[in-house]
Amino acid sequence: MAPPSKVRPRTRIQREKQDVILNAALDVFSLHGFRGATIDQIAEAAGMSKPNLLYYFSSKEEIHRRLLEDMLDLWLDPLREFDAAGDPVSELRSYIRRKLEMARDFPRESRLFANEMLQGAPHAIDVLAGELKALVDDKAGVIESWMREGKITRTDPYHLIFSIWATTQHYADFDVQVRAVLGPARGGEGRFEDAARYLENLFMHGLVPKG
Amino acid sequence: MAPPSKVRPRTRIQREKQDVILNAALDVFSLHGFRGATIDQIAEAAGMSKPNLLYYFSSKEEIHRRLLEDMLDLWLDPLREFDAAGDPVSELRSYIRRKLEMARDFPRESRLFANEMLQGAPHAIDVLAGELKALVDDKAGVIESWMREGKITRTDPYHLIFSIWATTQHYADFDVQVRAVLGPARGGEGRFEDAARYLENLFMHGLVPKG
DNA sequence: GTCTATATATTGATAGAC
DNA sequence: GTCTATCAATATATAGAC
Repeated sequence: MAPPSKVRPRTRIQREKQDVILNAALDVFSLHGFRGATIDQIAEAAGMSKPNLLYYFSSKEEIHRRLLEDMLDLWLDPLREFDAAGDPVSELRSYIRRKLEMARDFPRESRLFANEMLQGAPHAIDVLAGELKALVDDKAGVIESWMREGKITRTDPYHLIFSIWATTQHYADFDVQVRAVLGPARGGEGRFEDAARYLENLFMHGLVPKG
Repeated sequence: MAPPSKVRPRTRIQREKQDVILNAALDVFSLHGFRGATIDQIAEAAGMSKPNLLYYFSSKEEIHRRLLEDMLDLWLDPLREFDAAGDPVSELRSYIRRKLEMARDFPRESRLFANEMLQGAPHAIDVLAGELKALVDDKAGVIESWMREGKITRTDPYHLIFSIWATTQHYADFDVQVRAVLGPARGGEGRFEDAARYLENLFMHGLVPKG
């Protein structure tokens, strides 16, 4: 049988094995970064031997590249859903909520992204300067048109978007710090609802016309 | 002469050499993380051989621990300066400005901290749950008393502080993304002034009573 | 498809000459 | 104090039996 490594999986079994590996790799890469992660760790987390893992993926870098691609696609979804035809305030509110839900439900993906950014985005710089910039330019234009129409208060749409990214992703990337500071009393699962309430309030105060 | 490694530097020369090493190490650690950094890279950046570097520091970990200690101390300074006796709005405004200046002037320290957080703060968890939590509890108490006195609008002081951290540090940690999205036109040095204007506006809108 | 054994390269750290 | 040479430990990836 032809080796599936470096090739698209053809059977259900092959696909499932690759998913197990990718899931284990996401655990390890998101916690230790690319260099800090070892194939041994990933293989153990995936419940298989190192050579067996390398039967499904030809190299450590291939696994990482695959994870990064999948993650970038997932990461841009909330911004893509941002609807120019919708109500400005509720669109922005929904965007903030979706981004915070992403931080809650996909913290590993968030950390993988953060790791890539901290290193200067060696693998993702093209996506940032290409697809992401185009998408943000588009949505920033939408926000600006809302401001011109007086539907929301004037502000900088780019830094507004940056601030939404920063505040929401903070709850995934700096989770240890958040929980350490909040302590056992407020650092439990409820912290995301508290954050949602706070952030909605923070951003809406500055956007809803007439205070 | 007694080996200075593992010991406090006694001469001016020794101190200067250690500073050169620490500066080079900060470059490398902040960009590649602990595991991703190599002593070879640090030695080359410091302009000396690997064994020579290890004459001044006994191990890679010792250098990293030293950098982390110095950084944590620097990082808490703006929060320590936060003055309970000052005017609430101008104190918060100053805090935001100082934190953003830190991101601008010490981006490597910010990234070193972010790297540590992403990995679950293996070396800093005690500081987070101890000194940092105590400091934040104290300042959150100050903010709460201002709210009780009606000097600023009611909100969650902890998530307010998290949001200030997140938004300001974003400009250091995600600098590649910020510049890629803003493009050459707005991604130059002026981006920090734009961010300062935006963030001041964002946080003040929700805090100044009567909108 | 999965395993053991291993080749090859990198890296943290030390030995010892000068 | 600084260097060259090198040890020992890891880690990526492959060979080849089953």
